Amino acid sequence: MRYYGPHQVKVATWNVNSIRARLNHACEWLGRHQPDVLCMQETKVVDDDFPTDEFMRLGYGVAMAGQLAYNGVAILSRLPMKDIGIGLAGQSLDADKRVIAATISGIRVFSCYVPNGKSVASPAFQEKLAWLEQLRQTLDATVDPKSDVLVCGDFNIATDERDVFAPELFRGKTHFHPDEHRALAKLRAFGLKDAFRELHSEGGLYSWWDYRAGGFRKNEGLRIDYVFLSESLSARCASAIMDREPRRLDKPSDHIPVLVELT
DNA sequence: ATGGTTGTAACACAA
Repeated sequence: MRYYGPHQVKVATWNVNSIRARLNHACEWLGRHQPDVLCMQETKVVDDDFPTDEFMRLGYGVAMAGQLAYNGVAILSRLPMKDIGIGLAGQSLDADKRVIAATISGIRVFSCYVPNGKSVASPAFQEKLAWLEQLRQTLDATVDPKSDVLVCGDFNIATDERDVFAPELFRGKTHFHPDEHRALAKLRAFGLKDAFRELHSEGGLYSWWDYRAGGFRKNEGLRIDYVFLSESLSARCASAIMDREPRRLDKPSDHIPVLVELT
């Protein structure tokens, strides 16, 4: 005999730029889209002050790894989470809180906040490249590329010209530099597909717009937030959207959610 | 406009 259980899963990622400042936006968005899982980045809060109760009232379990003022990642899930882990392979406990992982419905889910990199000449740029290399090593050490793996978050890298409002302006700079493209390609060579790109080939669709200079109004943005899927999951991906609605609200995050449906 | 805005936290820094 055979048994096939229900395993449709909706997974989203959103850099909320402070979960306390964005609590209402996040709760409204969860109610509207009913994702099973929401990965968040830049929660900007220590674990004791995370608004855990508000999400639990909505039926979500909460796994978080935060720090004072900066960074911070979390996974909300209304399906059970197990084997929660934080940080990258070989990282010390006091490293920036930029990655948290959990296994949900047999899927190993990583919520990632890749370092911004500041400017190409800055040491932070090399640290960004090294961080991506360590993320690849973490995947190699902890998961099988033939299994169900979902790596999502704010990668602070636009993949190609379609993902940058002014490629000629950004080329060679942070977020659109060949070294970043090589680092991201090495990560993806683990066996990860860009869920949104698999289903949408047009340019000009962005996940982030600068708060300054009317970036959103002019659609001067970047696509830097991704859901990457291993082969087995990519085959199950029925939809992938980037929801611009939350960016229109009062006091929005500068990023919008990316949402995938796995059937 | 080597500017512009936002969040946190402390009177700057990161994005």
